[in-house]
Amino acid sequence: MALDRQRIVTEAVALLDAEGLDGVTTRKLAARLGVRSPTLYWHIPNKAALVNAIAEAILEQEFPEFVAPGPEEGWQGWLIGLAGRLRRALLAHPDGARVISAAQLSLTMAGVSELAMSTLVARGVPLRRARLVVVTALRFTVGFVLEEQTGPPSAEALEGFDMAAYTAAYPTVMAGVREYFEPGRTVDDLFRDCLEQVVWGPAASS
Amino acid sequence: MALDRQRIVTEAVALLDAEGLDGVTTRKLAARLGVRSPTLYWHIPNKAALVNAIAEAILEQEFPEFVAPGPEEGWQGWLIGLAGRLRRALLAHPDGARVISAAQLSLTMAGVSELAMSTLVARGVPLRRARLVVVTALRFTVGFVLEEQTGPPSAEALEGFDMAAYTAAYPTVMAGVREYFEPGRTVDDLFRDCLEQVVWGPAASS
DNA sequence: AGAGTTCTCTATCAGTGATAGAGAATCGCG
DNA sequence: CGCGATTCTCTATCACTGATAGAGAACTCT
Repeated sequence: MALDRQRIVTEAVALLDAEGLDGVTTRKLAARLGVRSPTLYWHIPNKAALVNAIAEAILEQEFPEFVAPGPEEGWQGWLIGLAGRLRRALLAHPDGARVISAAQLSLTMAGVSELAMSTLVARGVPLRRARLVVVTALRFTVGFVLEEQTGPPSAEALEGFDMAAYTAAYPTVMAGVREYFEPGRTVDDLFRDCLEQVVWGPAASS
Repeated sequence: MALDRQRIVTEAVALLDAEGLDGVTTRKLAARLGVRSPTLYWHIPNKAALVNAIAEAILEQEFPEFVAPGPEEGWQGWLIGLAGRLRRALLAHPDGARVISAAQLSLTMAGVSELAMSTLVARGVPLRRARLVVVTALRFTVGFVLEEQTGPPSAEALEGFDMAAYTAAYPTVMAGVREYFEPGRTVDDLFRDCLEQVVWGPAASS
């Protein structure tokens, strides 16, 4: 099969899935493609461009096209769903949020922002506020998944870490963490609740 | 001067300031300390631990101690100020947000969360909602600064990038961006407005 | 068939985090 | 003081990374 940019990016995403972002090296990627690593540089200027392309591929997978909300759907719920899809796109691959952060400037991301803002404006939200709520929702989502995806601290990082003292020093935080593991409560709920806070405001504490 | 962990971390922060996160290598750091790179490994287990320590140092610089709000200060404004201080801590060093993201588990960060949540609870906010609003505010802040700190796209990344077409395709986004550069409006204002959205809700659109 | 273009190769570079193990410096104690 | 033990720093080296130069295949078009 001919080697072109498309195939390189597809295989890079597969490599990302298999080994995480740190495992995406030009040599491993080339090996998967049955080629030597310098060959890649004919098709791609440098690794940063590759990461950009991976980011774009990840986003396009979840946002093949942009859909505005249905007629009777409120913009608030629709926007929460949009952020949820962004989160799903990032969670679909290891280090997804890191990849998106490392990429500087994504057309798909800009497209999502544009869709969200223009939709809100079309629903009568003032431009200024539309921008605030969209920026808040999207950047919060990236920040949220970024932390969500940095796995639990490695065993060696916990060397000499006193869990009991930690619980004593940060009781409120720990009480919150404990809620994560309550049956029937998931991180998904936490994410949605936070976003409701953003789009509905404190009134949402139903 | 004796080489100890403290001095290593201090110099690492200085190196971060001078060259950014990618410039923080064990060899450059050792050179600054008048020592050879393997020596560092006697004091520090690996580079991840070094980055963790840098993150902690950055945060402690802005949060030497935790102060609860004054008696007549509302918790909303106080929390916005707290997030603002977090943002200032991250902006105070190049790649500050990346450093904090790369660090997994920060005691200071946990301390900030604890202070914020317990303060809100003390002000009568239900625990569940206190957690939501604090998590939202803090993760949003990291996400915000992360994007804020990834500088403008490099010249080569813009190779073959059609700015006019971009403006045409994403008019609402661009209108928002343009607001950044209006005289008298700064990114600080955008940040604060977003956070007001989070803690006050839509009613804050004053 | 032959020239020109497109693509892939070998060889190599400078730089990275990390380890093994030799050796200096310092400390505690008789 | 002297000397063993500990604490710290060194040289040498490893496996690996992104990247480039430049030779050489392969393919296309006339």
